[in-house]
Amino acid sequence: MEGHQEPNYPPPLTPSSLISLPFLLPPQNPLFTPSSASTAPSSSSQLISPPLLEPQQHQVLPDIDWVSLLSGSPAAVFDGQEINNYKPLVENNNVGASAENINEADREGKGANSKRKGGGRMRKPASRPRFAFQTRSADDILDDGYRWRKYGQKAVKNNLYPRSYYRCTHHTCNVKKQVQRLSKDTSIVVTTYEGTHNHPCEKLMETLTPLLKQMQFLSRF
DNA sequence: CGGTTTTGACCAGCGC
DNA sequence: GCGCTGGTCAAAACCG
Repeated sequence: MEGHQEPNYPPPLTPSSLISLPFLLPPQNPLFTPSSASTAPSSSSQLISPPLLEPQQHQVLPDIDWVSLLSGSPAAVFDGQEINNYKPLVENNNVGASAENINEADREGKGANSKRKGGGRMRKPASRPRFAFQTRSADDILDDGYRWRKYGQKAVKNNLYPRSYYRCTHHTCNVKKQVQRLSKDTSIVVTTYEGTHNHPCEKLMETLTPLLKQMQFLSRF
């Protein structure tokens, strides 16, 4: 039903806001720090495949802010390396097709256009913003600043590693993501985001709040 | 004790 | 119609 539309929360990170806050660019940007920081003393994540960077895609990815950041920031670096040679995994917001792109082995013998709507007890909405990207990382979970709760794990065909399913823990937020390590190249983790956050990025707000307070204080003089 | 993870079961879509 | 597969649920276990 198209009656409801997910409110685009005042973006926690927008290209413009980040460009105006260069200190938040990677690797300082908390959105890009490897997750499970407790176990990862040295940052080992390397973004190797952000999603499409074309203007049209921005329209259907209203809240994938750090991606927008990358597209909008010529100075974007990660782990001290420039990010280039972007190779999007998913170029649409078609729910069914993108999952197929992740597990290319899955395409074998099934037909490239095989679309699998989400099984389970709840039908998915018609179409939600969805995209995937690859990171080269020892950590399965890339800390994007939001809090996620794992709700499932599934072995997928022709892949040594299981696919993990996460949901944003914010009460009103229905964003999900899937994380899967490639069996072909075990150093690569494929993350698929689905949906739009309707709340600010907690981690970013944590970072920004004291800074903003300080700026407010200083602006009084 | 509250939040998160694990894991087996369940369900729906698709191909044959 | 049946079997396979992926996505989700939910109870139990786990953890800080």
